[in-house]
Amino acid sequence: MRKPTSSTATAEAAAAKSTPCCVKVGLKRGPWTPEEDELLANYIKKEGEGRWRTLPKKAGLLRCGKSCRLRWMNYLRPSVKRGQIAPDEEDLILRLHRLLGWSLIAGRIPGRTDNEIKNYWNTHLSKKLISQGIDPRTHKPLNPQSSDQPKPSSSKANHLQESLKEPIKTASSGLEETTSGSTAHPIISNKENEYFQNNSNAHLDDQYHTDHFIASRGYTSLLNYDGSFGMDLRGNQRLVNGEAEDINSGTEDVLSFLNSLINEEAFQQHQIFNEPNVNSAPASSDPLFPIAATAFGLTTVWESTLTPSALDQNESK
DNA sequence: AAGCTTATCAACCGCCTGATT
DNA sequence: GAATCAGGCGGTTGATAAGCT
Repeated sequence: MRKPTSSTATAEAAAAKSTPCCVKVGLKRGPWTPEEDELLANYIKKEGEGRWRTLPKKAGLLRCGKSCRLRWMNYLRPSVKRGQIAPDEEDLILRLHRLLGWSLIAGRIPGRTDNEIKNYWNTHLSKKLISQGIDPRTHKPLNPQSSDQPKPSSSKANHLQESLKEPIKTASSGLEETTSGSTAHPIISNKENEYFQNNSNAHLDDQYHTDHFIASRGYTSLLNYDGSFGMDLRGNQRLVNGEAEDINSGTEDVLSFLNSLINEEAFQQHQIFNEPNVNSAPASSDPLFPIAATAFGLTTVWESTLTPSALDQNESK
């Protein structure tokens, strides 16, 4: 437990280290008051987000910029959605947890903040997984010997376990299922659509194209998996041995890759590669997610919230 | 009713990267 | 190229509400 600190003591300690922001003695800390919220919200309404360091002074707040940003991002932003996490959202969090950082997961669940996802994971989902005998960090059984044990009686618990164990379909079958007749994908290019449509098995035979497709769209670190999370928004790579491997070295198929998102052994066998000039893609234009989401069977969330048309609708609300 | 335990989540921290000067 | 700024991340804490004895 963190020992209780007074604001001045903390501020002095921080000042000694001379980190920018939050170093001024006399800045307020702790819970925000409605008055402070109003000051911040009004200022951002007028002046817009950004310039967090100078914002508190201009807005008349005795807070550091970081604190203002956090309050805005996690609480005051109009797009922030409050309330119960829906089953679809929970499902998505569970599946993306192995793959992405909190902010990227949050970016795929409209209205949810990284902090909220993180809290929900720590307080609900990790416990559920543990109660299911699944290691929340690795998504592997905590006790492999117990895998033959009868399944829990709760239907929700069953859903959870099945959700994690369910084999992943091929990307193409996922697309068919999702777009009700049309396999055209709304985000990936026509050429890519054509590739997936006309070569339903081609990508299974050609790891290079699969990897290259993913890499070219900023997914290097999906394949730099180190046992925890794949990457963060900045595209940080967490290489297992601190080294990237040749993009051409992969030999497995895409199905194996997608399955490996859930299956630890398969994932670890997957070749790591890297390519220059490949950076993280913005969450909103993430090309792999819809493929993965549909392959995972997460069509409801995808169709209702993340397609361009749904996003347009949400925007206009 | 009082005291204790547990759960929840807002807020903070240290650190990092990319952009700018 | 170095220094600084701005923004963002994951991990963690602590206040408090809710539940239990």
